[in-house]
Amino acid sequence: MPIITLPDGTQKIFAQVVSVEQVAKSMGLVKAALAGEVDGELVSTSFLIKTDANLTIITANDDQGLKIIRHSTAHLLAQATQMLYPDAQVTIGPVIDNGFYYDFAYKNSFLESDLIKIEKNMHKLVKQNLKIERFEMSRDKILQFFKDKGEYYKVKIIESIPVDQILSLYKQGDFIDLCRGPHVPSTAKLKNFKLMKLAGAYWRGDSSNEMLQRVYGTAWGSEQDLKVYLHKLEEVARRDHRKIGKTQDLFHIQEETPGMVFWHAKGWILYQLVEQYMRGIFKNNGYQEVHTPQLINKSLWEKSGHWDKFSDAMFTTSSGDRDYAVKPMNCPAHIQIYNQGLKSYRDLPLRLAEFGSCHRNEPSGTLHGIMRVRNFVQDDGHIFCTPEQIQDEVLTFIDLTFNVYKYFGFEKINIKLSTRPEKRVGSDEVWDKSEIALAEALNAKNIVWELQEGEGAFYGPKIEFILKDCLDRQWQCGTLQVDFSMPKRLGAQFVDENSVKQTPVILHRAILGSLERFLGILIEHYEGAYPFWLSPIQAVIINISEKQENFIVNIVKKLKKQGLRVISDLRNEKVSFKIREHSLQRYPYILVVGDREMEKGQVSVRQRGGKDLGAMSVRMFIKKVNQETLLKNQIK
RNA sequence: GCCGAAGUAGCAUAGUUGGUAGUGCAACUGAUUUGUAAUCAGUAGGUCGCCAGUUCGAGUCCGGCCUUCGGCACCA
Repeated sequence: MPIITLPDGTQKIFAQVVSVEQVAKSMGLVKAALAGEVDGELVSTSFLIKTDANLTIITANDDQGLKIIRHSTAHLLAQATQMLYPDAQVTIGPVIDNGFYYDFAYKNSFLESDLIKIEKNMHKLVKQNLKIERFEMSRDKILQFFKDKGEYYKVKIIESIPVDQILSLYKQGDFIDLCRGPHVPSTAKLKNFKLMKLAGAYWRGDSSNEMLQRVYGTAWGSEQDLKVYLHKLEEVARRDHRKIGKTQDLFHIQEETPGMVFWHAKGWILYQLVEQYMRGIFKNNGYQEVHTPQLINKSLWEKSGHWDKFSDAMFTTSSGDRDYAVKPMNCPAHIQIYNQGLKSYRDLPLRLAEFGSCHRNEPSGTLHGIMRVRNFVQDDGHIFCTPEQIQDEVLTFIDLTFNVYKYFGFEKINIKLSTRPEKRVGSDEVWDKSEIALAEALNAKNIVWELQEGEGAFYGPKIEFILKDCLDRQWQCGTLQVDFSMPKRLGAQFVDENSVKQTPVILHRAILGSLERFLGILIEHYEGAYPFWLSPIQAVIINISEKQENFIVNIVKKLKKQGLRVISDLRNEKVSFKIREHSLQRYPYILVVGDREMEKGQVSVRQRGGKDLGAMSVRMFIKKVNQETLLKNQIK
């Protein structure tokens, strides 16, 4: 006589063993039920409840329900694919953000046209309303079953599962797959999906393994949700910084310079505004800006340990019998500055900063617009300090970083703490100390953070600041890394209170990270419609007819004198034509001048988005935009 | 680097089974002097990513390379 307790506390008493499906039926939920959660464990609707239990019926409205839909859709994809291509072996098909994928081992390459066929077949299977049934077999039998079918990847997967774990299988039609489940009760529950793209992916995520073929798909609980998602993808495409970079004439990259940016005049204004702002941040926060050479003899990189680990990714050149590397980072150079002259404990913390241009020969497949490039500039800084000063420096840096992000319009920030990787330098004791220092600083700030075990740099743990843009896409920008080893390797020292030479700790830190990437993020975040203070062009003044030309030339002079970035458009075109063109460029203001305005010494102000602010004197306009800028600066 | 796709005028694109490259916007010239998201007419602009090959003939077919795009792996 199982008594079933539902989430709202109501209880249902059944005379005998009952399935989740039957309980759902008794609640009128049988159509919506995708799975159940019995005493905290997810199960299929066919699961039999034998004793008293807490039960939640999982539907498409739950997060878990959505995940189950996606997981089951991955199975449906595998089934549909194997029907069409019996030689394709199935491997894994997990749920990911917004959807799922399935990896196949198949001798031929799938084509876009295959994707269409597979998707059609999936819809056919949905119509057939195939029951999805769970069953168990002994490990040996399952192994034999997959061996007989020639599913060698499944065999490998089974062999890697601990022996004490019960293995379950799921069957839909003729298709049987090894799976923990749970799954939806029938293929008819899967309707709102779309196969998205084909890609290669290494077996078990290891580049030394063979490459499988991955099919990505998206799946949702309702047709509406699917539509919303596809619409969001379109929005992402509209925001693409590569596209906006072209239409707004900001930058370009060409065949002769893969991964290296040609900044055009307007883009360079944007870039400079960001750099100058960060220069001010350095100045006001105890950093000294320095500048170091591009080419540094290979021997220094050997000493620092970078040559060993990253020589493949370094650009090199030689002259006479000297071998140089183009610097891939600034820190060894900053240590050289530190090492000039004997340092006292009184000099610490010493903070050096540089907008250093670095080159890294990133693998060709990684390049992406200006987001991932081979030549980049970081708002890079190195803090030389004592172990006791770490905590304070970290706390200050965290505050500073959040303020800077806020200034640029980012409020949602994820924090990750990456700890010691397998390949590393330094003793465990030192790693313990630095990991704890970072964790304690984060906790002291009441910051919610995520642990990334084994993801730290080879010389120390790091905090990563990940920005969430207006579409909730994530971008790693800021970083703070504790380094106990490089100072030692490169001979950095200071004299302590007892006249004993000690090795300082270095904190590697960046707020924006690569300026190139940050600019890309800004462009996409604002969709090219930058806030007033950041707009390469803040206003364009247009005339109605030739008569106002001189008047406008004078206004432009006046506004430029005030430090505003304005242009005029005196072409012999209709007003509506010019308005359209400049609206598409997303300038903050369009100022229209005709006879009416000229008579009164005014400009008609049209705000971005089409709002008409009416006519006002030039002085009024200046006052208005200055107020906007002032407001912005108060946030700093 | 690996898997797959793509590269045609400044930009966006068409180009069926191989037969000497179209269209729209932009540019230029002229007319028009215009009141808040496209005025009209005309002109010019292309070694179809690069290099080889098959062919009487290649944007189209074969091979190599470069770059870009989507993933994977990588990211000091």
